[in-house]
Amino acid sequence: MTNDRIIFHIDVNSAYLSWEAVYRLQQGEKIDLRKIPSVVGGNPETRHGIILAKSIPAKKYKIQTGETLHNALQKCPNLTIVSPSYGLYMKCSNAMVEILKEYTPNIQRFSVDECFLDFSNMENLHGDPVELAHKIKDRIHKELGFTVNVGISNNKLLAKMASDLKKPDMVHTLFPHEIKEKMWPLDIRDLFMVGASTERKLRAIGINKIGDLAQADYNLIKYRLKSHGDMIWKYANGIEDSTVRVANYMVMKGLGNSTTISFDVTDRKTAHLILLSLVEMTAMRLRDSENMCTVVAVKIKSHEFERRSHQRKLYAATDCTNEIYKIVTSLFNEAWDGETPIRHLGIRFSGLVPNESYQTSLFDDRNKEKLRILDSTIDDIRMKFGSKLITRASFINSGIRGMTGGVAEDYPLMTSVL
DNA sequence: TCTGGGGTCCTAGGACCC
DNA sequence: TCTGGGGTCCTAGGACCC
Repeated sequence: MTNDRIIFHIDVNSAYLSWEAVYRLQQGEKIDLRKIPSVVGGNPETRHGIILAKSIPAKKYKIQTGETLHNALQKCPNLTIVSPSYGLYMKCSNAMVEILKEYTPNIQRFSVDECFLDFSNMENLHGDPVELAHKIKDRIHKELGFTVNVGISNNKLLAKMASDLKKPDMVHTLFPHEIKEKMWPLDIRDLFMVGASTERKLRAIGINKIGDLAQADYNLIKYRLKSHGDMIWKYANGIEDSTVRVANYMVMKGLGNSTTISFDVTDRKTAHLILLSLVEMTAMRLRDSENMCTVVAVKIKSHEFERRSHQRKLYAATDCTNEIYKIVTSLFNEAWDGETPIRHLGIRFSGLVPNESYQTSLFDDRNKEKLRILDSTIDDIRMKFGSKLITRASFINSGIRGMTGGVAEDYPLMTSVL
């Protein structure tokens, strides 16, 4: 049964960069960013100076996603840099999905620029999968102006590995009988879920190619790398059987926001203000998701990139901004020594429970009910008119935004779990 | 004039219970 | 007084993805 599945993985080529390029051409710009060394990147002055996406010509200079702009400029001094515009990317992503929906409702959005499609048992409707893939790919290019890669196989892992083979604007198959020829010669780092740390461990035992891992002793890999070893060994052999999850079958486990501050924070008052602005945003998102949380966590990254986290399980679930803020500040005060300069602050809520199950306990004071009404009233106004309309007095003239963070709406982020 | 932000999952170790 | 062992829950930290 599983061998009969037909899974597509669609991956937008240099997504952010392609989308910027198309948009700018539409605006009458003459230069196509895709054809020159260019990147989408943040602003180094606010300490957000990393590469988010690169053009293929930029790749020729060995510029890599995630590296600093400073670094990239040394490799290529005439590099063109553009700022990200996430709203645009969401629109482009949605437009692509609208086209895909015409072919099948079985779509899993894996990220802004990646989708899995299940075409199992649809040969009568669509004919040959490779021809279908070309049709979809060419239609996206023609109607939306950007190119995609399509990977075809009978599970999600192989389809994803296939779409990654040669770029851009290509269709690849990677069926089980092709693994040996197409996937095993690739570097170990190219395997999904093999990151820097796993790469190090594998190379240390002489495993450098995906084929080396596939043919290594399963028990040895499992012993050394535990459950992760079990998974990647199976991946290297093309073994994977997760389903294409349509819509929101995957329940959200937690949500958070964090920010790298443009200066080092050295006083408690400023830190608390930044935490408040994070709580304002994250608590609103929590309520919007119709959840309450039972665990609150605070993360601190120092000027030297040392990380520290502190979390607390609550006696009762909450979604109240003020209540959460009190917990967050107390966690922060316990975790921070009062001296180490702070570069980055983050908060995270987990242990989510649906808020419909919420019942006022006997110990709850009436104030709490009032605060809930206040929170929801403010949420309504902010959603309608924007977050700047209502700002706490403490932020005025502080130089700190009243709300920090947020998340692109309308699509689930489900990265790293197939 | 370095090094983002949104997620999920796993593991180790300690506390506590029987 | 010479000290087991199974289980659960919690926290901190790390690894991975896009």
